[in-house]
Amino acid sequence: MGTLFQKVGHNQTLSQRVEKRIEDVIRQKKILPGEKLPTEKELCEMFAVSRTALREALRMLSGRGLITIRKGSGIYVNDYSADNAIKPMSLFLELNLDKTLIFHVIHVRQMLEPKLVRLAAVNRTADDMRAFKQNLIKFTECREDDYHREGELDREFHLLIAKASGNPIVMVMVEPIFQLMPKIRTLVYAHVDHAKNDAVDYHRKIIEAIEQGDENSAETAMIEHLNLAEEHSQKVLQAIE
Amino acid sequence: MGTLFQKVGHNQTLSQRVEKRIEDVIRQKKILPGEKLPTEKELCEMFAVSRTALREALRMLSGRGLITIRKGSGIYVNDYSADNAIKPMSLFLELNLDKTLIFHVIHVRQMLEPKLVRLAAVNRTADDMRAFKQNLIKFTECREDDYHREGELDREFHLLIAKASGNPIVMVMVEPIFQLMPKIRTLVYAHVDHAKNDAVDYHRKIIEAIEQGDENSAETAMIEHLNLAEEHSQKVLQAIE
DNA sequence: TAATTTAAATTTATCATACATATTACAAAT
DNA sequence: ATTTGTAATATGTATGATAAATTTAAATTA
Repeated sequence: MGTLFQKVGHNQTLSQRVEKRIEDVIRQKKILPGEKLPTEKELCEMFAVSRTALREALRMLSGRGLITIRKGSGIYVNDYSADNAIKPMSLFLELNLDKTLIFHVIHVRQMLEPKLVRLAAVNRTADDMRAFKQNLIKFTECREDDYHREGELDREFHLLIAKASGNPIVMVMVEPIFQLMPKIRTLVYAHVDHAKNDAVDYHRKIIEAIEQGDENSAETAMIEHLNLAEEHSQKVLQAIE
Repeated sequence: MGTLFQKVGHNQTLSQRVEKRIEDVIRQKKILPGEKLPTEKELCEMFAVSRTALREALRMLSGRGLITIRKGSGIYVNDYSADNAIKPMSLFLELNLDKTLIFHVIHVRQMLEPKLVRLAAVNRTADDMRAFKQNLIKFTECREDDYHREGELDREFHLLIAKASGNPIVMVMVEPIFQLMPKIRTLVYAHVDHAKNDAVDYHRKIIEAIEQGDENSAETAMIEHLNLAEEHSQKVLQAIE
């Protein structure tokens, strides 16, 4: 064909172009979180589009978490929270989760968590310690066959470590990974005996080491904990095949 | 007020409830990527809502990347790509980027990248090596004062390492972090001399070590590279205050 | 005067209808 | 068999109307 005749006109819809314009204003912080956008009527006049097109643009932005629309009140710029970043990442992992991905998940955790417990052992606060202990009690008392709750508590434990490490970025990055744990755990427990008791013991060891500020012991216990998790996953894989 | 009388009815809008219903169908994989949803008309009848409400629900879903709406054709379920997860995470970091966050970014990189180069040194393919070398050439030849392009090439280099490591999850997780690099770099170069030359040297060392499969040298060079980056950030911080 | 209630104005939510435009399917012509 | 024209289908946009939540300000009450 060559490039003699190139495409004419726009391929984006009107509402998409409006979306982009408003998004740019927000990204450039010309309107700050908490502040109001002009009303629908005003925005329609400014962009010279119908309410239909404008509202669809607003819906796209609210679907992505950039704005909140309050009936009778107005359109507000959101404080773009960590949740807006965590949820799509979780969804991505969830929709693509398969046998292969389970191993990649563990490998990522093996990269990060040993470092994280070291940081946690140094930076943990009194609040962190209380949360750890409460989590351990709940985990111990949890019914052996309540896989889902165990997965939740396991997830909480590892998330608490990320939180105690004091690095906010890591927290946001690992949360989607930890959210897979209940699903993975359901798989593992169906094929591995005593998995829970092992986990409880390691959690206790790690918590004690963190409380004493013993980085090395904490790291060692975490490494063993994750190696065991890797072994368990291998058993699942063998059982399935 | 107490909790004697709680709110009655739904606080979600109609379009939000429709969105949720369609989202559930997609999450449960009752309709697979590439497949068509019923037409607007049919969906309106199924949910018993107007086109307005339905379309706003569809817009929210398309804004989040779950569906694509093609004029004259229909509504299609998307393959939920890594991009849908990466973009919100990038936006989150971008909107919250400040002096404190710059250090957290470097600390996360110090946790991950030494491990990643080790993996890259083992798993890298011939294609990876070609990409590394091409990147190094471009980086070397890049004009000293073209901060933005340097930032882009630096970002590409570190992303190539993540890719060469062979772990798809890490790739998705680190990309939002690396996307901050051009912005951070602009800050650093304004306050630190010779920053680029240092970077080029380390990149070369790392590439050579990866090519030779020398995990230890690669790791060492990466650690030094990142420590230097940390120092540079400290200088920026001091200069600003 | 201060607090509360009431009423009016504002703003978003939803619906219904109409027309525009892109795509698809199929018949007709070459 | 390929291309062209035409009708049917599906989404995009506009307009007008009504409903419901919120805000604002006036009116009332203590």
